[in-house]
Amino acid sequence: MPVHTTARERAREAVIAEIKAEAKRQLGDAGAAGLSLRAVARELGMVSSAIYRYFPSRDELLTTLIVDSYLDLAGAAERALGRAGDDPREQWRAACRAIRAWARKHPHEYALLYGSPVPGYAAPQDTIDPATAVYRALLAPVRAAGGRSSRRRTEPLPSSLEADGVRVAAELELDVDAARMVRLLDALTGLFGHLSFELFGHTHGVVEDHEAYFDHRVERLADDIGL
Amino acid sequence: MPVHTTARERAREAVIAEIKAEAKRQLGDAGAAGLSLRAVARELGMVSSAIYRYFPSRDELLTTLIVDSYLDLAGAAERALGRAGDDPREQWRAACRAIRAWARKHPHEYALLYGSPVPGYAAPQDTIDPATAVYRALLAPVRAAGGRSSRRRTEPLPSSLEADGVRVAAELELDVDAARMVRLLDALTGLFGHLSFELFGHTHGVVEDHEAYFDHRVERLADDIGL
DNA sequence: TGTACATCAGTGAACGCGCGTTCACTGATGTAC
DNA sequence: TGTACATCAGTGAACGCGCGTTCACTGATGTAC
Repeated sequence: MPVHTTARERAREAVIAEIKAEAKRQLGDAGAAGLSLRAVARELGMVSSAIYRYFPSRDELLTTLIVDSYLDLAGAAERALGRAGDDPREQWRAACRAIRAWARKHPHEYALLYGSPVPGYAAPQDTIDPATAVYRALLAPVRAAGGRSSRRRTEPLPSSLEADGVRVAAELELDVDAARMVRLLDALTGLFGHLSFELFGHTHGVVEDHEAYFDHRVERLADDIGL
Repeated sequence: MPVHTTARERAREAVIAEIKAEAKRQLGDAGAAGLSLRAVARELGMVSSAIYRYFPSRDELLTTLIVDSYLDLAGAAERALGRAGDDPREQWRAACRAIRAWARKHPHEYALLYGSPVPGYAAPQDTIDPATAVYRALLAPVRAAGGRSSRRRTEPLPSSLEADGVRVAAELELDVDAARMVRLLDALTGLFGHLSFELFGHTHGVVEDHEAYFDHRVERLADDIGL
């Protein structure tokens, strides 16, 4: 049982990386539903069956791409947070802008994560933690703000929603009450809704200056979540 | 040039309706990207080439489905408005709930309209008006509210965003200033972002009572747009 | 250090299936006289 | 009312292409003695 890295292992890692990179590139050609192992192999100069040495099936490759993309996105947000200093609101801005920058740079991966579900593909449990990592990064400024964040009047919630809010806050280790947690969720769906509209072309011909609109929205969302 | 409806014409309309219905049904099998004329024909007991008597290409069929679905959705919202009485806030609730009900009843059509763009398919101009009809219906309560709607303090906007807001308000024939128009757009992306998260499974395991959360969100959005 | 053996990446053919679109055709429906 | 002709829905074969996955195989790399 060797602990060192053999040439074969390094070659294997390199090929896996090539397959993932080419597959991501091809997401733009036919979308996630049309992702083709044969096309990936062809482009890499391999025979199609060779892919099976690296991924047992097309669905496994898709899962890997999804997990990879979530982690990449979460990483981009985290790095932005790290550069943003101590002000929670400034951190929020930085995380939001990093997410938009990533989405615009990788629109097909964004669609893979936040667009239509792939028909016939059921995302396995393994994708949940990476997906949550993105939310954790986005909400880190709230954790950083702690007691400093402004406490607004708290509207009463229906009991089922109150329960949901309490549970989610606990899962994300956020010291907020249910009403505030629900507002945080609102901000997340608002942010991704905004980005999806921009990236999927629904604001085409409606908004000209997408950047200005996004920045404005980020401020409004910061207000909403009391940063 | 006959003005009456011949049996042949009626049969033609019926077959077109069958093709559309079957195609919508099949959106769930393989998604919009995988929509197959052959599969539709097969299911209808026709030979695949027969479809070409009705639609000149797969893309034309897709466009028809998109236009149809937008109009169906806008119609659902409009009917809900008609039943909702005079109170603008009540109208807003009714329109939002009608949109959610439609989306949950037709998740694959929802994904077609608001999910990932179909690779290789460019939506033609014909889809713009039907898409706008949905926004018009949703914002009708704002038009109905007119001067009665609460005027909040108006934050200053960057000039490019100000211009966008003014133009969109004019296009939608809404008597609101740019800042308010931007808030209305925020509400739209918030609403559809919320629905996309629910329908695409991102709140799975996060929110239990989706209906309670949606209703709560609709009230918050109504507050945001001053209804 | 050298050799036998195990591991594993990659090959190439095959299975059984799918697709959009074109084209010459048959036969029924509709129109004009 | 009857007949000739035009229109058009639907057929069936074909073109040229794609796909995921399996399997027996070759040959290079790595391991254990």
